[in-house]
Amino acid sequence: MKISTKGRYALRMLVDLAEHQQNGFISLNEIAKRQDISKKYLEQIIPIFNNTDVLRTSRGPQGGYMLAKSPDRYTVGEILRITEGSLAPVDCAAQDPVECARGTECVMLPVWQGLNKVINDYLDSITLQDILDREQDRYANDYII
Amino acid sequence: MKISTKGRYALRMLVDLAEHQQNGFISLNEIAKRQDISKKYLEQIIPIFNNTDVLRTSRGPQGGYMLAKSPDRYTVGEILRITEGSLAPVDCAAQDPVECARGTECVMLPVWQGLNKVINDYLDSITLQDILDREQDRYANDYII
DNA sequence: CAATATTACCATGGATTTAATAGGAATACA
DNA sequence: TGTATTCCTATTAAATCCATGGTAATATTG
Repeated sequence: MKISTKGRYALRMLVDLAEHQQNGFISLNEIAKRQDISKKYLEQIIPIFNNTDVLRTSRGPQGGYMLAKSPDRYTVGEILRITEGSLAPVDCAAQDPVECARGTECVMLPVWQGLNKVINDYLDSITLQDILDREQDRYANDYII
Repeated sequence: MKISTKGRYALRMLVDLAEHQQNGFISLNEIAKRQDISKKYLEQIIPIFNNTDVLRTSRGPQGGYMLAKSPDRYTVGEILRITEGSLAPVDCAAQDPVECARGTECVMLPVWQGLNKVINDYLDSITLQDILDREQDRYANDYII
């Protein structure tokens, strides 16, 4: 019942891009160093976002990545559903359910459907902007103290 | 972000035992057939419950397993935490957190802690008895129609 | 305009975990 | 003593995570 490194690294990468929005294209090298994540592994995570209107890309010197939309238009749930494939805790409770032999008779199915709902509802309630704001709040509090 | 087969099979096994409480010890053969789960794999799942006051065991002919408590005294969350090790979606949000280099500075930590809470709260709100009751309700409705 | 350096992109492989399958030893009842 | 059962220990097959090495595109510089 773990979020994979793919999803966690992808989120940290997108938050990093959001924090440095004003700097234009950001290279993977920069992100990998700042976040202490293998650059080579990040390279494998990025293609997952192809054709999803998440990232903009530029190759060559001064190239890199930037967010395609403003941070308040990404939810954590949306990002994780892309990287993880689905957030459903079991395949039979997914949006596009994989039915098992027991079908709708399964005593556990309602439990899993309920779990799927609380997970997705929670993660869809948080945007990248919320994460930036919370960070900013903490920083402000530290400053006051 | 999946519940492993260990947890899913364990739950179905315990629900099966709850459904047949009145029959005394139930053999793995019976459960495996009824639930269409590999008996050999179930044998490996059971020892996870050693020293947890979940099951009672009897070897030899007429042996098998039975619940150690009444079904309303097991929550789904409790069972899954035993089989899965922890339900925390990331290790840093677990009860006994594995700290990472970023420690409490991590911008994602509050998100994961919140997710951990909604998952555990939901799963702790459901007991084995609830699952039996819901099954009974559905059966009753079918009968009326 | 050509060379070069910088960047994204692509394919493969190894280590570790998960999900089973398999064989047999220990135990207890009849 | 025989047999039904739990218990224990490999072995295998697939997926996941991450590292390595090489290729292609492009902005800058001379």
